[in-house]
Amino acid sequence: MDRRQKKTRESIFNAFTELLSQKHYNQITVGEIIEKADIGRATFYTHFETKDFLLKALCEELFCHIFDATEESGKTHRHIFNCDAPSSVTLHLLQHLQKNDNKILDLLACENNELFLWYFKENLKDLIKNHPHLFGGEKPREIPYDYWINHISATFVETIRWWLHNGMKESPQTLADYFHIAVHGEDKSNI
Amino acid sequence: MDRRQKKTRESIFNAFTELLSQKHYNQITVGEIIEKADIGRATFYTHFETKDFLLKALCEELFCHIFDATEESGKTHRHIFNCDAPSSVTLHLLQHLQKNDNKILDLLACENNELFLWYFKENLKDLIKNHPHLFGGEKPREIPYDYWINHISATFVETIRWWLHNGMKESPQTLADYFHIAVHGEDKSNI
DNA sequence: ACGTTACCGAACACCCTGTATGATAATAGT
DNA sequence: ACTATTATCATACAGGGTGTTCGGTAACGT
Repeated sequence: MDRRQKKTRESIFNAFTELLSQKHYNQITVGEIIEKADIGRATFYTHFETKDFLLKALCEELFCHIFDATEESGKTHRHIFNCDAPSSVTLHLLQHLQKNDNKILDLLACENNELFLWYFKENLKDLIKNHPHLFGGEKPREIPYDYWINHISATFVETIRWWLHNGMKESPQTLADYFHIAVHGEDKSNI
Repeated sequence: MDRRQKKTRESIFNAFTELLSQKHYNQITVGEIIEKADIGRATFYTHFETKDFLLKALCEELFCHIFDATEESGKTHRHIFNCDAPSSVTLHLLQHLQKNDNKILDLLACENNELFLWYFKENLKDLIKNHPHLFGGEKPREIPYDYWINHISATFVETIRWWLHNGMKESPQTLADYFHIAVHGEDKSNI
């Protein structure tokens, strides 16, 4: 790929991400993006059809890349975010979120977090489906599989949302504990 | 209040609700609203500062009104949605959703459901805080109160979301069971 | 019946979008 | 090193949405 293309694409993403941390998606104009990215108007539109496509591309580049990495490697959960600490997947994810790897935290915490949390949840669902044991829980007999998957991933996303909203005071370990208690009930210290 | 005001306000809400069921919020223009509502442009702006304020007003008029009703009456949970069937609050809510009382279902099922589900969740939180016994659960010792409240209301909203997404095949009773199992664990038939 | 108030419709300035143009400069291939 | 290709730029443009202003008209409450 042409060096120029990479550079402009990068600068568009950077400008967009920075603007997202400042104001709501709806209030960001293409004019602002190209000004901050310091590129020509026509150039923007050769890269992205509309602002919506830019958002979609950003989400895909971030989340898909991250979660795909977990599938590629053999020792699956040990390689999320290219890390190999020996602990649970949920703890892993939370630890890397706290470190703000890939600047994901910036997006999850911004005013538009609904969009990113949605993407996060969708990727999470796939991860759970492919590796149910990683989340250490067993589905109750009486409820459907889809409902259970949705419940687990939603609970995890809500845990993150609660964490962000409360200033991220708690440690990743504490959060992971909360999550497990919420999903699997009290006193499951054997997880 | 002036009859005319009520009428135009009503027709704006109706036009807006109808449009929301057809297309995404972002793609709805003020021009479309005033055309469908059959009112003058200036009139719209005397009622609502912007489209966003219209959305906010719609949400408040719907959800706040509904949930407030549960607080006003003495026999609290028996009067949600002005109904008095003798069963749990969650079952109640689901039953009335299925009946599409107050056309809430139209909004929860539309493309913009994030917004409405958010409002729904916020009102749900207050309801749970004020009447924790209505949801029949007890907070595990190790997790914070706020986290627990958020978890319950989020799980309920996710249950509704899952229901909508799957065509609402299940009965309200079944849904209520799923919800209770998800929140309180398996085999809690005593609820 | 009277003063008030809401509505109308038309026009307006402003901003944003998405596209088109020709010129310029960086790139990739030979 | 030369050339064809390709990405970028600045500018301009049409189309459409926003929010406001205005004087005139009709409905309202008392």
